[in-house]
Order: sequence, then C-alpha cells, then structure tokens
Amino acid sequence: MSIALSEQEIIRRESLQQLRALGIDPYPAEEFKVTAQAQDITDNFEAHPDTYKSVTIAGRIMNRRIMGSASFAELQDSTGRIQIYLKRDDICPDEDKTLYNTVFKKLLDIGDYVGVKGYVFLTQTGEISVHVQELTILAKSLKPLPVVKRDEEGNIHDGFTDPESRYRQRYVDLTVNPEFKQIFIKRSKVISAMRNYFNKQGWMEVETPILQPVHGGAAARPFATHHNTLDMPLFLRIANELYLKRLIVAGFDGVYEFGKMFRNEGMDRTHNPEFTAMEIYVAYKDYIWMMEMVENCLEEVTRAVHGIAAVQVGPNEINFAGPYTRLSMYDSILKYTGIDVSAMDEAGLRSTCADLKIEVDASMGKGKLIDEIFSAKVEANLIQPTYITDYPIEMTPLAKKHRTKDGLVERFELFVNGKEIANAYSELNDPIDQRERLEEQLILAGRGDDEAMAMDDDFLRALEYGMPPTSGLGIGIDRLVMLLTNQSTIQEVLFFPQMRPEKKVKVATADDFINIGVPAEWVQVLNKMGFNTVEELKAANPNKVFNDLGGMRKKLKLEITMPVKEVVMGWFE
RNA sequence: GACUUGGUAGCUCAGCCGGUAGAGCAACUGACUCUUAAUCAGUGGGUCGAGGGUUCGAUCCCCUCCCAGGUCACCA
Repeated sequence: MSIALSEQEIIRRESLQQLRALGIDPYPAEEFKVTAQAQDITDNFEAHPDTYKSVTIAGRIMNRRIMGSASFAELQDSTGRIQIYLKRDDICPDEDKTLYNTVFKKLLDIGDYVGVKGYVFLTQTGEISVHVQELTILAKSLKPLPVVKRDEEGNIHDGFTDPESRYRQRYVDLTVNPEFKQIFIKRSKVISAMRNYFNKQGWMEVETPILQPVHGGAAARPFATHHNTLDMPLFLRIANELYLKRLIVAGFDGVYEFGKMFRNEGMDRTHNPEFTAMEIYVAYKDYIWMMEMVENCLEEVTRAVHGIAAVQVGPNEINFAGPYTRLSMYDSILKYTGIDVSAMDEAGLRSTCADLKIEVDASMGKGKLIDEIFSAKVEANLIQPTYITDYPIEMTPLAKKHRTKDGLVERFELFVNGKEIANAYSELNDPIDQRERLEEQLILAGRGDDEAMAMDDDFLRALEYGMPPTSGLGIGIDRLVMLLTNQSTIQEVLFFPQMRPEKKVKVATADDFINIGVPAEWVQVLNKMGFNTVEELKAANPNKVFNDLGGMRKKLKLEITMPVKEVVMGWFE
C-alpha cells in the first residue's frame, strides 16, 4: 500500500478538478429523489410500460460503450443493473454540448455515482433501457474499480476473485460481485425469521453484558481487557448463558439474545474470533420439548429464506422439515463403529481410542474421550438434521442429570451436514449439584485442561434463590447461515472477517515534505518518483531531481507551477 | 502452531536455462447515433510482497520475514 497515486488515480483527481472548474459539484449535498430501481424496471416494464414513461434512477456507472454522439452505459443500483442510453442532443438540447462531450465522455468514470432521469424503452436488440434526458453527478469515484466482465452466457471473465482483497475491501467485492450480496441478504432473513418466530411465541429479546468479570457459560479462551475507572480486569464474553439464566431466575418465562461471542482461539474456515450466537431459555420446558421447537423454528427459517424447507448444500439436499432423527450419543457410536462404549471406564475408553487410532492426551477425562471418538467416527455421517442426545455428564457441567440414565445429562446437539449447528439442555437448576459440577471443572483445569469452565459465584447465588425447570438452546448463527447459503467458509458469511492488518509502506506525511520547503502540490509527484521519505529524497542527486521533476510534470501533464531551481536545491540543505 | 500453494500494471494472469518484464480488460488520444465481454487505430502505465545473500548481472537460485489461500492440529 503505497501512498503514491497510480496513473489512473491522478487522472481521476484531475477530472474532479475539471468538474469543479465547470461549476459542477462532484459531491452535491442535496437529496436526489429516486422514483425507480433497476430490478423493478426490468421486471415490470414489459407488463406495464405506461408506468415507466418518466423514471429517476441513481447508481454507479459500471460500464460504458461510447459511440460518438450516442452512448450506452450500465447503471448499477442496490437491486441490479440497467442499461441507460444517452444521446448528445437529448441531454444537451442547446448549442453547449459540454455535458455530453466533456462531462460524460471525458470526466466520468466507471464507479461514479450518477442520477438519471428519462423514459424506459426497448432497444433494437430488445434490452430494457432508460433513455436519458437529464444527467446528474452524485459522487465522483477516485479509485478505479476492478472491471468484471460477464458475457451472454453469464461467464465471468476478469473476476475480482482474490480472497484477501475481497475480504479486506468488502465494499469493492460487493460492488463488482453483487451476487455475493445474496448471502448477506439471506443472513439477514435467517435472523429476522428466527426473531419473528420467537416473538410470536411471546418470548422476549434481551441484551446481556459483553464485558464480563467472569467468562462463564462455555469452555474457551477469552479475550482479556481492562476497565480503567474500576481498575479491574474484564473479559469479552465467550457465552451469555449464565446471564440469560439469571433472567429466568428473575421471572421471565422466555428470553433470547442474538449476540457476538468472542473466543481467543484458532482461525480457520469455520472459526472467526468473534461470531454470532443465538441463545434462548424457556421456563418450565425440557430438552424433549426443545427438539420439537427447534424443528418448527428451523423449518420456518428455511422457508423464509428459500421458500421451501429444503436446501442444497454441496452434493446434499438437506430437508429441515421435522421430525429429525434422534440418536443417543452411545447409540451413534455403536452405529458407526460397532463399539459399545456405554459401560466403559476411562481406561477402557483410552484403549478404544488407541484401537481406533484416535490421538488423546493425559488431561482428557471420560467425557472428553467419548467426544473424541464421536468427533472422529460419527460426526461426518450426520448429513440430514440429526439430534444426538444424552451426553456423558463429564463434558456438560451446566446440564441437568438425565431423568433415567445414570451418568448422562439431558442434552442434545443438532448436527446437519456433518457439523454441529445447535446445542440444548434441560438446564441444571439444582444449585448444590451445579456447585459440585463446577468444582469438578476446577479439578479438570488443575489437570491442565485450559478450557475447563470457571466458577461463577454470583450465578450460583442466583440458582440458590431458585430457577424454574428450564430448557435452553444455543445456535451458531454463522454456521447456520453457511448451511442455508451453501458456503463452505465462515468468511463468506461475515461482512468483515478478521484479518491481520495490512502492511503499511513507510511513507512520510505530506507535511514532512512541506516542512523542508516542497510545495504541497509537488509532494505527490515526489512520491510518484519513488521518494517516500525525506531521507530518500535527500540521498538523491539534486540536479537529477530537478530535471526529473520537469519530466514528470510534462509526462503527467500537470498544470502546476514548476519550482525554480534554487527552491529545489533548498530541499537538500 | 505444522505442512503446502501463492503475492508481477487499477483487475485477471503469462514470464523458458539468471540477462531489470508481457497479454486481456481498465486508462489515455482519435473514429463511430441501438451497443451490450461494443468495435477500430494509436499511446502510456511496474519498488516483480519486504529485507539480506550468491552472481558481472536476480521477478527467476538460497536464507529470513510479512500477507493470504488450502490441508492438518487446536477449537465441549
């Protein structure tokens, strides 16, 4: 990233000055009243041509085909692209043809925002187009957009495809690859459909702290920060579960929150340091009830996004209409490995892992070992929505003990396309049991499990006042959106995925050059000549610099005053 | 964190055995009043990711580093 401008950027800045010289404000302040949009026109013009005898549209120029005194251009607004047709003598009815010959043909560029008033018509080749009668510049673009070409078959020719550039400059990505906007539109629909579903049931959306003194509710490494006034450490939440349960204690029957969670762990195509989770808690329910709720909710969400309950994900068509298959964790391992682990002790599980060539380490307890077997042998097989139920107690410190099965808890996870999408419990509301379970986590932490859950005394105090039987659910929204939009990386469903900072080339500020006597308008020229710092400039031959400045001035057709030689020599003192 | 692939013009990419770079699009100049990957003629545009090393000479070979992608590990 150099501060020196490219040839095309310099030319666009000159066009900007020329527009101003012509009395045209390249960034006008006043409202521009739009009366139509591209998609509306292309969808409805042929059925209702009379409605489009006068339209005003606005957007970016994305393509121009100039043929002397007539031109076609493509205007892109938030809904799509439409072709516009400009005739010199229509937009310049008087003698003065400046608006067409100079402004449109010379001073406008791909990427500029313009507003256009005219009438919709059909070209000889049958394309719905707007015949322009008035042209207004709304915003000049100073950086050239990548030009993505599409042919008649829809093949993309010079795609803007580099993932690094696409994620760092999402604004460019979505401008030149507008099809990716659909992912984010669907993401928005997923969240609003889910919110609508919950609201219809009478449950309440709430907000709980993101800055937490204790990072509870999940097992993960947190981001740590510090509050200056209170002079205390704080953590960005890794979960909001314990706060939502406090609200159930407080007497709300159903509370839910869509919120960002933060986990200070690895990044890959399914993990971003901050991600969106939805958690909901409903009083007087259990995890059996929750399974049915999730089936209804996800079916409704899928229909809201796709119109039907099924979605194509890679080679699989996934059907979100319930009921979903229910399989206990032990039965799922039995089904896919033929091994019954239900009665095994820790030693037995270790030797089973060894038989299955699953790597384990000494810090792993019984629950973790079973989870390892499950992850390695079962998960990938669960393509259609499947509930895995009844987890070992050791891996689930916040869930209620199973009503009939010793050593298990009332928990399910929903797996779709081989990935975990949701996690739910009959919530543990026995405060004494809860304290013991968290103490066991402390022991695991002592064994070296740095993800074991922390003790939260205030949460336990809340439980001691009494929490009604409650079922809780968490859904990873990013992963659900990945599924429903058929994307294989989380970056594609996040507007701004986390990236390392861009490297900055060491560049002096304009003021540094001005301070040694360089006129402001010449600083860019020096940058262009490769002098990014004052030191680099001073190391050069003064006479050569003076000559080269003249050369650059001529080459770039700069209409700025050449500094006299004595001034240039002064830079080197 | 490990392995691996890549980083060359505004964008997408070539670049042979080491001799300081090419194409298409975009840009610029000109022609053109129904084009649509517009066309035609011409012209410019590069710190070859950064820094070292080897060499008479490095985009190319070697080393270190930076950034990104992929795979794996980690991530109840």
